[in-house]
Amino acid sequence: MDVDEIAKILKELGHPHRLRIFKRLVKSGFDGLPVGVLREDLDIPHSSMTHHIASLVEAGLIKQQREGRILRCVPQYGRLWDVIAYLQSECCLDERSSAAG
Amino acid sequence: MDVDEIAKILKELGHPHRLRIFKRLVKSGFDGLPVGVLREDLDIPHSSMTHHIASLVEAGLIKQQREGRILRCVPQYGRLWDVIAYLQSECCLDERSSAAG
DNA sequence: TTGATATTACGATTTTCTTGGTAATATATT
DNA sequence: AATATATTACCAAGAAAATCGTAATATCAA
Repeated sequence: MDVDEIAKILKELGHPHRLRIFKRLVKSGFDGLPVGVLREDLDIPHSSMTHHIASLVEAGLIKQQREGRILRCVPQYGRLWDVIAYLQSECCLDERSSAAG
Repeated sequence: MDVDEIAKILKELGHPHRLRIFKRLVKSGFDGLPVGVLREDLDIPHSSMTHHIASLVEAGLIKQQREGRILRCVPQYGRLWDVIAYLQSECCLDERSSAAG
């Protein structure tokens, strides 16, 4: 993944609502949560929530799957791992390696 | 650090210019680089660069120290480590722990 | 089909970000 | 002081993001 793609994901997570949404989903486990539950938990109005969810989907951080009336949001952990891996490899000078060598 | 603080840092890194700036600084080592060098390397106009640098400073991701005419930008690794640690602890379900137990 | 529930689309407003030119400031050199 | 270099301050315009009310759609249950 290139720097622009990473920046995009970081930007998505760089909003309090969206970071809370993602965090909440992750905490809920691999099955994720319905939009409605997120909405109630985090107390964000319908239409705002929709925008935030949509941009998280757009960035590949969550996926949605319909179950009848309910639309379940499922966190895409891999996407976050990619970002963490990038930050660690591209934006960290390992203290140990430079202290030891 | 709380979720809003983390979101703020993520947002700062969530811009291609700023992510490149930070990455470039990290790659350059613990001493950082002068604004002018960053500017030339990344080909960003003076005034835009100033804005981006200022917001990186504001978020604690870099510090600046004057050396005569030159203003050196020094990356604050710890700040990034905090974010990575947060993401790992709050936004990751460890695959191993759930696969193994 | 009626009524309830879950979610999104539309639309409009406000706020925040981004950009970059030009002028100003600070430092060094002579 | 005059000149060159490095960086920021100021300002204004345009672009993008955030907000959220209301209307619409989709699904289910009876």
